[in-house]
Amino acid sequence: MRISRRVRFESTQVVAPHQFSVMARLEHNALTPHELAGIERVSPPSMTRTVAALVESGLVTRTDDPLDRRQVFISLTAQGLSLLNETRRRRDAWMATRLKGISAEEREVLVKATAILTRVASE
Amino acid sequence: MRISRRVRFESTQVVAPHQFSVMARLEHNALTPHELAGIERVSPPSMTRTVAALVESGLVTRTDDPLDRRQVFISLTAQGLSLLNETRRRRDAWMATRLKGISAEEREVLVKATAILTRVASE
DNA sequence: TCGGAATAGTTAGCATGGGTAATGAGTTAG
DNA sequence: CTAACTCATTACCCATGCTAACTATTCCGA
Repeated sequence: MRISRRVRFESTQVVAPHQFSVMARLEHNALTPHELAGIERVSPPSMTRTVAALVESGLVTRTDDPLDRRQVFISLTAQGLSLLNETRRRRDAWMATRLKGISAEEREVLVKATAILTRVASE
Repeated sequence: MRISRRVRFESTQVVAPHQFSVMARLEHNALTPHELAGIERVSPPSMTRTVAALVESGLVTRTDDPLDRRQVFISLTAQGLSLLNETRRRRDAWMATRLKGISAEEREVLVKATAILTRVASE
């Protein structure tokens, strides 16, 4: 909890934490709000709001699905993509500073832990 | 981010996530809002609000410091202590379910990773 | 000793990001 | 064709983060 709060509030100052996470999902393919809500494990109204904020900022765009007019595709704009990369750069720099003084073996432990938690989280 | 959100919003339904964290700090000794803000790495006004919510719920109490009248001691009430234990019980049960099907070696990796991140976070 | 600096806490105002309930529009299945 | 389901949204509430500005108290140095 403590570590997650620090990452959320200290490292990603370019765009809000959850907005960044959603943008990363959209990097390679457009997704519907419904799909995004499922992937991010939040309720549909929450995702509606997050998407609305991103549209407002010009970071993503909405496109109607011609085949199913209930849904919408959300995709990254060029500005969104560059902000995504900029944010990653800053976050990585922050994280690199944090991880200074960590040994290669310790780094390896963190990599393994990430894989385990990712698997557990997907269940 | 994804994992932290699940722990925050799925596992600790008895009391709000950060409130739980603050209550845990108060288990063995009373602390001032200033100390709590430092430990939890939030601003003093944020801690004021969190403490106010806990007081409102009857989970902690405020006691004036007779030696320095600027500050206040916050301590757990009996109700707060039992809620703390109840919340822990639920969170642990949730976590145990999540970690089903994890091997002893994998568990060991997670323990080591926790120690590393705790050390890094304290810097 | 007295006056300014520092410290503790709060209030006010703002933003993000979580939730449920209810609604409307569109699709699908019987 | 209608009823049930699905997707997205709106409306409203709560928890938590922030800065700026304020009050009360304590401390420190001329």
